[in-house]
Amino acid sequence: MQYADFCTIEYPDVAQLVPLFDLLPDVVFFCKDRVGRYWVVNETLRLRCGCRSKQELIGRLPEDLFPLELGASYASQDQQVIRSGCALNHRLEVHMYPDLQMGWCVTHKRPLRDRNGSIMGLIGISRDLRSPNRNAPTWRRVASSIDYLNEHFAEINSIQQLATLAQLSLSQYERAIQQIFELTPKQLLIKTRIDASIQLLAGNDSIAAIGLACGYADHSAFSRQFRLITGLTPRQYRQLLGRNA
DNA sequence: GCAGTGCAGGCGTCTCACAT
DNA sequence: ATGTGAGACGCCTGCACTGC
Repeated sequence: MQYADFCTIEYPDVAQLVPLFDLLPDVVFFCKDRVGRYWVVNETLRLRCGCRSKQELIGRLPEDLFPLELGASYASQDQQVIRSGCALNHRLEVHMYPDLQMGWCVTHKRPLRDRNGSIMGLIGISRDLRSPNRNAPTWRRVASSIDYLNEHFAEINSIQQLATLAQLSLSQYERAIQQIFELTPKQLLIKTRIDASIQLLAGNDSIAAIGLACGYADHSAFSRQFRLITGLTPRQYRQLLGRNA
């Protein structure tokens, strides 16, 4: 099949949405075919991949664009959506672009179907995490617990602990955190831990020691979490840093 | 020895509906 | 706006195993 043939699919004509997504600098928008090749991208993705035109991205696989194992990881996630036909929603991730610029985002991917219901690829968006909404009415009440979280992320055993600090019920606390960070409390804790581990991986500590320092029970728990969030194992990430130092 | 992965069980978290 | 409860889901843990 010629690639151009694939782009003539009548329904849904997602390409018409691109001009709208081009206006959102904090949103990456893309569609991929069954193989995982980009066939629609927005301006934000083009910029972050350092391409001069969108055409440079079209027809290419993640492996062609992103650093080594990272591209393979994105491709594997795509294939999971395409094969299972199940959407991937509200996935907290760290994205790394070809220049190794990193950013936290929340990703949603859905299988894309034609008129007959057959899966023809996937459609996805990744929205950058915004700064916490300090104007939210609940900010004052949770601020102290966030300070505590930032300093003691390795010692926190439950979200209830943070809710108690904020003098809120668990329900109130979960809603407040959602309102302020657009994340669940658990996602916020994971983000804090992974951020810290990313800093530590630039040093020479063992991966097991970093896992423990960031609040994980053992190296395997840390390794799994890290890979889930970043797409790389801690060692792969460290090697990537080393190659680009 | 270190690091990554697979698996199973248990438990915490999240979401939703509903009541107050 | 807040609290509560149920059910589903996903994460964590511990262990074993493998590869480097």
